[in-house]
Amino acid sequence: MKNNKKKLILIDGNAIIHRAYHALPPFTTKKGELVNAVYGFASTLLSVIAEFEPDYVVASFDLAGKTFRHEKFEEYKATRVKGDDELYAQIPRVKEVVRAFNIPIFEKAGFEADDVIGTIAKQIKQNEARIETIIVTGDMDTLQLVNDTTSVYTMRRGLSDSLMYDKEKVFARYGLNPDQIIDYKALRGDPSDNIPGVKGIGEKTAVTLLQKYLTLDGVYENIEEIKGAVKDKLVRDKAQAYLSKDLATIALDAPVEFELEKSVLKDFNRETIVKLFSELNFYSLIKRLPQDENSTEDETTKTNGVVDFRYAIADEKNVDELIAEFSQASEISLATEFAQEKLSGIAISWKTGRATFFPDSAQFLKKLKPILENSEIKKIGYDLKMIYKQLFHESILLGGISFDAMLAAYVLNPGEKLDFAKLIFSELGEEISFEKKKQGQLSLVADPEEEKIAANTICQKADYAFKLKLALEKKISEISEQQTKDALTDGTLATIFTQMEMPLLEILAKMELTGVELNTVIFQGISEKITATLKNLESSIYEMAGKEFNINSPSQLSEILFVTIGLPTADIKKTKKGLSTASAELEKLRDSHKIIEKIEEYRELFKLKTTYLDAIPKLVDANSRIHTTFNQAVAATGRLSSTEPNLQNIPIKTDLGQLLRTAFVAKEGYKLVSADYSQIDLRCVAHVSNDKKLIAAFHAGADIHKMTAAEINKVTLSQVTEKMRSSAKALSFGVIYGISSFGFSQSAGISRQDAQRFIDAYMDNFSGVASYMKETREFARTNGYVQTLFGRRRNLHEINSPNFQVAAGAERMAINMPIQGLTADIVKLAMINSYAAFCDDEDIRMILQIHDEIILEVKEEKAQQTADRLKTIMENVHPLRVPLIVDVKIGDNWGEI
DNA sequence: GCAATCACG
DNA sequence: ACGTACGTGATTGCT
Repeated sequence: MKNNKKKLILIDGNAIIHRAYHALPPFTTKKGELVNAVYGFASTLLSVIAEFEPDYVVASFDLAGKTFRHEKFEEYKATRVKGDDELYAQIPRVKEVVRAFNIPIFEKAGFEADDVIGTIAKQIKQNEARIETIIVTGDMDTLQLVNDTTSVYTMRRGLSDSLMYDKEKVFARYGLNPDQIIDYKALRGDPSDNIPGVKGIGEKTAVTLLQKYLTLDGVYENIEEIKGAVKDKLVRDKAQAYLSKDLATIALDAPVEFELEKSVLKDFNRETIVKLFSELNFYSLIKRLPQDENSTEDETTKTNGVVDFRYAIADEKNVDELIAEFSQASEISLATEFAQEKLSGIAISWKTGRATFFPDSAQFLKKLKPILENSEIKKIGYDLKMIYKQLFHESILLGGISFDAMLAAYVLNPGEKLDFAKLIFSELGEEISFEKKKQGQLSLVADPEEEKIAANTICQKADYAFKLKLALEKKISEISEQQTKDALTDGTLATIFTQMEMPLLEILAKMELTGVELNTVIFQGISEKITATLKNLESSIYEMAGKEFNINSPSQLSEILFVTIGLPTADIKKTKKGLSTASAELEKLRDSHKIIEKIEEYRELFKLKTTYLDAIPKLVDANSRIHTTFNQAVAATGRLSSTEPNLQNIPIKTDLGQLLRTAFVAKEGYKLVSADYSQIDLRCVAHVSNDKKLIAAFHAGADIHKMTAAEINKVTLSQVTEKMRSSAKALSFGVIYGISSFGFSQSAGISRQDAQRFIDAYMDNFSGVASYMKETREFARTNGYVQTLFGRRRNLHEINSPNFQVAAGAERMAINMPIQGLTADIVKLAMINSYAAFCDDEDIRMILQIHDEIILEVKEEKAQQTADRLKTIMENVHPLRVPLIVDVKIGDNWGEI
C-alpha cells in the first residue's frame, strides 16, 4: 500500500552491524577478509530499499570515544565486550557500501547513532509534516521515537525476520506507549548497555507500574500507594532510576544540521556497487540490486564504448570467410551449446572481443573439424572435458588441448564452488550473465531473436574463457615463481596445472566415454531378492513397533524407538530435530531390542536398492555400459570425484556389496585389471613427516599396523593382539585426519581417556609425525595455505579464525591435505604415465579411478603383461622416502578383483 | 533447499 | 569450553 507521502529511511548503522555480525556465520572473501557484518548490512539495505521504495535514505554511525552519557555515568556500556575487533574492522567496509549507494552519513562526536537519528526524526516531524519516517535498526532502544509519522523497522532473530513497529505494535508488544519506553528502561534497566534501572524490578513489574502511573514521575508521586518490597526497591534506587531514565533517553537536540535534499536516494552508480560487491564476493546481492531502467543492455558487447561489436554468426555465405579469419591462429577458445542431449552449436574466439558462432550443421562441423583436430592449434575453454566429449559424439577428436579456465581456477583455489560468471566477476570485474533462457512453449518455428541471443551467449563464453586465460595464467605463474624460490616443493602450481590437470582432462574424457560394462541381469536378480527381503523386514518391524510408520523417516523412527517402544536415550546423540538414529547410535541399542537388528538390515538393503540397484541400470547405454562423469575440479585436496553415477562408492564391505560388484564386468574377451596402491596414505605420512620408524618399517616391508601396535603398547611384535592391531590401525587413520581424542575414541570404540593415552603414546614413539603435525599447523597459520610435495595448494584462511572450532577444523584440514593431496597427485601421475604407455594399444583402456586404484579393461591375452607393466609404472611414478607398493589383480568382474 | 543418513577411499 | 577425525555423492524426508 503505497501512499503518496514521501518516505525517509534512517539507518542505525551500528545496530544493524551488531545484529548482522552476531547473526551470521563468520565468512570471508576469497582473500580472507571477514565480511559477515558487511554482508548483513548490505543485504538489509537492499531489502529495505526494495520493500519501502524510499525517497530519502540516511545512515548514522556511532563515533569512537565517550559520549555525553559517559559523563553522566562512567559505567555506561561498560559491560560491552571490547575486543570485537573483528566487528569494528568491518565498519569502514560498511561505510564504503553506504557511499556506493550515495547515501549520506550523519555522525556526531559525543553522540550515538540513536541520538543523531532521534534529532533528525524530530526535525523532520517539525518541518516536513508530509514525510513518513522509518527508522531501521537492530535493537529496541529507538522504540521511544515512534509516533504517528515515525515507525521503527527492526530485525529479529537473524536478519530474515523483521518487524515494523508503529504506535499500536509497540503497545501490543509492551503494553506501553512509545514515550513510556524511556520510563520502562528507567525502571527495568538495560543490561546490554549496563543501564542499572531499579534493582529487582523486571519486565512485568515495570509494565504494571507504568500502566497505572503512566510515567516514572507518576510512580514516585504516588509512591505511598505502592506496597511491600516493590516500594522499598523503588525508594532505595530512586536516584539510580532517574539516572537510568537520563541514559535511556535518546537526545533530540544533537548538533546536527540535516538537509533533506542531500539525502535523496539518487540514481546511484550501479557499476560502482557491482565492483564493490564483487570485490566483497557478494554475488548473490548483485542480483538483488534494483534494475537500472535507463540501461538498455542488449546482446551486444560493448568494449569500452569503442565499437558496438556483435559477435558473428556463421551462415552458408560467410562461413569460409569467417573460418579463414582464425584458421591461422595459434590458439583459439571454444564454447559449445548443448540442447536435447546433442551439440547444437559451437563458438570460436581467436582474439579478445572476437568470436563466431557456428550453429550445428554437418556442413559447418566438417569445415571446422580440421581446425579442431589440429594439435598445432592450441585450444582454450571452460570445462574442456565436456566439450571434448560433445565433439567426440560428432566424430571430432579435439586436439591441442591447452588451457581450461575451470581447472586453472580450481588449482588456484580448490574446493571453492566454481561458477563461470562469478569467475569473470572476480578475475575481470565484468558482470556477465549466462542465465539460461527460460523454457518457452514448444515451438516448431525457431525464434530468430532468441537464436541470436543464444549465439551471443556462447560467443561470450568463448571470448571470456580466452580473457580468463591471461588473468589466471598470471596468477598461477606468480605463485609458482614464489614456490620455486621457496624450494619447499618438488613442483609448482604451474606444473600441477600443465603437467597434471591438463593432460588428465583428456584421459578422463576418454575413460568416461569408454565406460564400464554392467551385467544388468545380475542387478535384476539381486534387486528382486532384496525387494522381497525388504517386504519381510518391513512387516516384522511394523509388528514389533505395534504400528506402521515410515522407517526411512528419521523423525518417525526416532519417535517409535524412543517414545513408543521407550528405548533408553541416555547414550544417544542428538540431532537438531531430536534423537539421532544413525547407525553408530543404533549399534548402542543392539542389545536393548530385537527391532534394532531389523532396522539395521532394512537400512542397508534399502540403501543398496535405491542408490545402486535401482539407479545405476537406468544409466546404461545401448551397449550395456555406464559412463560416469569424473569431476576434476571439486575436491579441495586434489582428488577426483565421480557422479551420475558415483562409481567411487560402490559397496564392498558387505557380502551383498561384493555380490553387487560382480555385476561390473569386463567386455567379452577382455579382463579387468585392477591396480591399487597399498597403504598409500600412510606411506605419504611417512614421506612428508620423514619419521624414521615409519620409514624403516615400510622399507622392511613390515605389517605397519602391527608394528605401530607394538610400539605404542611397548610390547614385542609377537605379543600384539588382533585388538591392539586394529586400534593401532584406527590411530594411524586418525593421524591422517588430524586426530582428536574424541574422534579416535569413537572409531576405536574406547574411552576418551584411553584414546588420549594412545595418541600420546603414538606421538612419543613417532616423533617425526608429531613434529609434522606441529609444523604443518604453524605453516598454515603463517601462510594461510598448505601444499603437497608436488606444489598443489589448498587455501585455509579460516585457520586464523577467532572462532576456536573453525580454526580447529582448518587445522585438521591443514594436516590432512598434504597427505590426501599427495596421494591424489601420485595417482593422477600414475594415470598419466600409464596412459602414455598404453594409449596406442586399442586393446587396453583405462576405465576407472577410485582414489588409490586404477582399473583397466584389457584384451584377455594381454591382461597379465599389462598388469605387470601397470604395476611397474605405478610404483615408479615418483621416488619417495618409502617404496610405493602396488597390488594388481585380474578378473572377469569387479567383484573378483 | 537442507538435514540426516550412508556408500566409498 | 568448545564439538570433533579427512575427502566425496546420492537418496529420502520434510519445510
